[in-house]
Amino acid sequence: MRAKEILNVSVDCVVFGYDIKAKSLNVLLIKRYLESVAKSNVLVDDYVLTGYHVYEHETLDEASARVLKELTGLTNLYKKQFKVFGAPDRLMGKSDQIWVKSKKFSSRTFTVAYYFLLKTNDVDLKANKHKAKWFPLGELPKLGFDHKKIIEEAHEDLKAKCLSEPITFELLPLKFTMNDVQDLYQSILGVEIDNRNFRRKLISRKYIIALDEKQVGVSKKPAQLYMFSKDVYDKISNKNYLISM
Amino acid sequence: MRAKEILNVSVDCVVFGYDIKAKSLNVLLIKRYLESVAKSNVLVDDYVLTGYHVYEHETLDEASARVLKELTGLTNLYKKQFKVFGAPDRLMGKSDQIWVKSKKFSSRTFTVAYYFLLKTNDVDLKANKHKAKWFPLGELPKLGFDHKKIIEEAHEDLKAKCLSEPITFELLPLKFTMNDVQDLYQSILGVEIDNRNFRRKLISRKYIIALDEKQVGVSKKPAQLYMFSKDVYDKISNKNYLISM
DNA sequence: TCAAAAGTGTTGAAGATACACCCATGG
DNA sequence: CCATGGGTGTATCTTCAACACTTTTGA
Repeated sequence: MRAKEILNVSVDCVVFGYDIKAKSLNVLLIKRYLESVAKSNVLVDDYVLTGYHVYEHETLDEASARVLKELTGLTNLYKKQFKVFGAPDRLMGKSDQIWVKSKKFSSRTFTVAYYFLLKTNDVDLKANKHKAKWFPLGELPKLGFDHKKIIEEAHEDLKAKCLSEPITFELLPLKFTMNDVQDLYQSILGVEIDNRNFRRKLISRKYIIALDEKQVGVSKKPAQLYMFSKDVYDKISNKNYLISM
Repeated sequence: MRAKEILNVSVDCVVFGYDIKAKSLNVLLIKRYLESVAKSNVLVDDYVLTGYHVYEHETLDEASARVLKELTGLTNLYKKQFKVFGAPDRLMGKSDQIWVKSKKFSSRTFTVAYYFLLKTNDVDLKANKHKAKWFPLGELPKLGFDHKKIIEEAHEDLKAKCLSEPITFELLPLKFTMNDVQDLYQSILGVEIDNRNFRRKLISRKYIIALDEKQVGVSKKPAQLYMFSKDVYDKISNKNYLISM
C-alpha cells in the first residue's frame, strides 16, 4: 500500500459505452472474484464498477481520469461527477465485507461517482487486465457494493442531461447519420421517437452540420452523414430562461 | 473530540433563504473569527458556510440535516446534495490553515455540499449562537475556504433546477400571489420577466390553485392568493421526453 | 382623487404532434 | 427486381414573445 492513498475516499466510474452497431447502451464492469485459500470455495463472484482510492495529491477529477485511463487507456473523455455515496452500510453486504477486508480498505468509504461517455469500439477489452466486460443497461449482472444503485442514478442523470445538452455526440463517432442519433436517444431514454419529427428537429439545429458525404460500405441506400460542431454550439447556446416545470 | 467524527469528510450547507418583503434571495453565513492569544491580533475574520464533519454512524443526508437543525432549528426542509469539493488545496489559504489547525481537522477534507431552501422569516437569528447572518447573493462578504465557489455552484444548480421543477414554492409561504412568484424567479435568475406572460403560464398549471382569499392588511389593491399542490403536481408530472438542447 | 400595484388580450411566429408512403441503392 | 432502410410533407394545435393600458383598492 502506497502511503498516499486516502483510504476512506474513492471514486467510482460508470462507463457508458454506446455500441452503434447493436444500438445498445452498455456499462463497463469488472469482475470481482475471490476464493478461499484452503478449499476452493468461492467467496466473492460478481461484478463492480471500476474505482479506486483518491491519492493525497490529486483532485477528484484527476482521480477519476486516472482510474479511467487505467481501465481503458483513454483520456479526455466527457465525464460528470454526479453524486457521492456514503451511507454507513454501503459496503456491509456479506461478499462486500470479505472483499473490503482482503483489500484492507475502510468499511466506511465515501465514493464520489462519475460517469463517462464513450464508444464501445474505442476500448480494446482484450488488452485489459481487469476482466472488464460490457453489459447492456437492461441486462446487468449481479453487482457488488451499492453499484447497482450508482448505475441507476447515473442513468437517470444521463437521461435528464441528454435532453438539455448535446452530450449524446460523445457516444457517437465523428460522422453519424440521423438514424444513429435517433437510435441512441431511444436507447438512453427507453422510448420510441417519431422519425420525421426527430429528423426535422435535429437538422434545424445550426450545430448539426450536413457533410458532403454519405455512408460507404453499407448494403442498402447509404445515408447522409452529419457532424456536431461544438464551436457553433458554444456560440449559439441560448441562455434563455424557459420555465418548463 | 468525540471519537466518531470522520475527520476528513464534512458536509457544507448553502442555506438559501428568500426574503419575500425585500424580494431578495439570501445566503445564511456564519462568522469565522480568531485572534492571537498574546497580542490582540486578528488572525481570521470572515464568513463561512455552516458545516461539520460527518459522524461514523450517519448518512450524508443525516449529517446535513443535523447541521442545518443545529443552525436554524428547522427540519424537513427541501435539500439537495449537488457536488463534492475535494481539491487538495481547498483549505490551503493562509487564514484557512490557521483555522484548520486551531480546529484540528484534516487539511485534506472532502466536503459534500448541499443546498437548502427556506424562508428567511422562518429562522430566528437572535436565538443563534453562531453569529449567523443573511447576505443577499449579490453582496457576499469575504468568504473562507472555497466557500465562494461552493455558493456560486449552488446558485447555478438552483437556477437550472427551478426551471424544471416546482422547488420555488419551498422559498415562499403557503399562500402567495402571482407577483410573489415572479419576483422570486427574477431574484433567482437575475432576469426580468414579462408579467402577463408569466401569470398566464403559471395560472395554467393545474397544481397552482387559486384560493377564495385575497391579501389582507395591504395598503393597496389586495392581490389574489394561490397555493401550490404537491399532490396534484405528483400526479400530473409529465415524463415527456422533450429534447430542448 | 390619487398613488400604487393588480390585472388583463391580441397577434404573429415558432415549435410540437400525428400520421403513411415513395425512393434510392446494392445485391 | 426486390428487400432494406433512408428519406420526405402537411395540417392542426399549442406555446412563446412582444407589447400598454385599465381597474381596484386603501389612504
